[in-house]
Amino acid sequence: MTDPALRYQTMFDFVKQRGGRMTSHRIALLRLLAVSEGHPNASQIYEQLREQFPTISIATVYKTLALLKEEGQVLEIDLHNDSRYDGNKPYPHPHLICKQCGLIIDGDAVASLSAINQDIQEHYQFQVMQAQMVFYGLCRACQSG
Amino acid sequence: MTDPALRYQTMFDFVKQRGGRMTSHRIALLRLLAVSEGHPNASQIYEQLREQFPTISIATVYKTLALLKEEGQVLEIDLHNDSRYDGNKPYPHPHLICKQCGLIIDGDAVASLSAINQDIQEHYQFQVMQAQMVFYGLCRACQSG
DNA sequence: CTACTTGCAAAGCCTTTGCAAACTA
DNA sequence: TAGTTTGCAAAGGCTTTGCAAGTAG
Repeated sequence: MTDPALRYQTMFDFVKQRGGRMTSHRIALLRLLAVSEGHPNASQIYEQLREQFPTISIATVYKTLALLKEEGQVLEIDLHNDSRYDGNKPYPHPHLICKQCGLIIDGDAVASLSAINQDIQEHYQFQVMQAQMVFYGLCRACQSG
Repeated sequence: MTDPALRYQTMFDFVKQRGGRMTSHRIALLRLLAVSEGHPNASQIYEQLREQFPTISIATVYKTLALLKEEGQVLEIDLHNDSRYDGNKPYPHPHLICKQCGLIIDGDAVASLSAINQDIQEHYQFQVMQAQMVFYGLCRACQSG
């Protein structure tokens, strides 16, 4: 996994380079994303920030997430009627979602990923730029039950 | 690709087996899905059916799609703020989406798919039940431009 | 005849937008 | 000070729901 301090600094730099300004709310949001190993949605981020900044608005959360997405510093995962955000690992990687307990596992140790990209290139002459892979099933713990 | 007549019959049977009734609107929707090689969203299906049935409501489209989804006879593809439906190939398969022209290619010829499932099983002891793989990039035609 | 399906309109969610006030650099 | 960001509230888009009327079997 990535070093939170480094991730924070990287995101910070991207915002500054683009002429963006650092407000206290933004700093907190960047920190939260850098540290989080989960996959929160906008509403969860909002609730968490609200503990420290009771006046923050969810529009601010969306606007900042959009900014980071544009810079490629946050990965958006499109689930059914629910967008999750990964600021810790902004590069494309599979996600394994347990249908029973809802756990989301980062599947970045899947080895055959590059094989897929190559398959697609060869079979379809399609040039892959981004990918979104979501696998639904049962996590290890839930298989026993 | 699948035989439209067979697909229609299969969907028909699933609806009947579950105690569902066949209305003229439903028949038309099933036919449309069985024949379509594209990946329409609910609104597009609605517009198409409306040519033949001007009084049909989009709620009916959603309700019928939900029914078919439950029976595993339609695959829903979650894009950002847009759900597409594949009634022709209801089994999980990758989709290649061109960022330039919007073309959606069925990537069911990708060979390394089973390798991924096995990787996931071995690395994470995660039992895959469904998958949703979307690759964004440039189709063959758009790479030239 | 009974149970399922329909259309309508309203409501629900999540997300985006417009704008004046507040704030960063 | 200039230009960006904020919060609010309203609007948007897609999807779901409740219910009385209509229809398949």
